[in-house]
Amino acid sequence: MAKDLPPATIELIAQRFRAMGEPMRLRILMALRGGERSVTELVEQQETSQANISKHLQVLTACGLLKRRKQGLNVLYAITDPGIFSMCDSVCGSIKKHLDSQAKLLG
Amino acid sequence: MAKDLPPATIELIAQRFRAMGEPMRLRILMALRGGERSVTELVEQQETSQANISKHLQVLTACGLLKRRKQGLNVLYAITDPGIFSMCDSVCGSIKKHLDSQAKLLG
DNA sequence: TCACTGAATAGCCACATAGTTATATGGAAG
DNA sequence: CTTCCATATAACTATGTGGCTATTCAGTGA
Repeated sequence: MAKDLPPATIELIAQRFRAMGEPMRLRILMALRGGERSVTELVEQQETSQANISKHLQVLTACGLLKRRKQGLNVLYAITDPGIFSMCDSVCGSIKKHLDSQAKLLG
Repeated sequence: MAKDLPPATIELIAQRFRAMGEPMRLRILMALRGGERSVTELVEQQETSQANISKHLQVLTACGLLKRRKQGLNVLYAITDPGIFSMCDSVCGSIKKHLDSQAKLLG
């Protein structure tokens, strides 16, 4: 990544990270790892209101993380780029290292 | 990444993404790509208040993205894991693809 | 001890947003 | 047309947080 990106680009990148910085949205993304799901399926899975899921899906779709497809009465959502999961893995590994080093400090 | 992570883990991952989901913090991270910097240096570079930089540095340090080192009166901050930049690159590429596909839709 | 400097914190305000309930939209089926 | 179902939106509340100014804290040197 360049050292000096234009503010608008920075904002776009930040927006992407922010979209992934919410537990419910992370759970939705992980649920979609197994393939596309309808809104109703996600609502049942996540045990929250349908309105809430819809809003989160809109955020994820707006920033390009999800794609939408209508099928009859249902709307199916799916991951656009499975590469995000390797990012999650990367974060997981980094967190683990961080926690380990903290544990070491405690003895 | 596993399909079903415990809530506390999800929260940790989300926290990490949230930390990176703020333009000023992204700029700080990019500034530190060239090596450790003092708070004052960062303040001059980012053109914001010292208090503001300090708060952002605390967020980044708390979640393990930065490490702190005192040197005389100064405090030097540095990236703990350069791997975050490949994540940024990954996001950049994904955003580019997203914008390209949107541009296509517009003709 | 006292003054000085760099960094952290406190207190405040403005704004964004996750969640709720209630309502609207929009196809599908009768 | 009317009804019903899946999804989206509206309106609102509560909470979180980025920014500011002012102050405090922690070393350094005279």
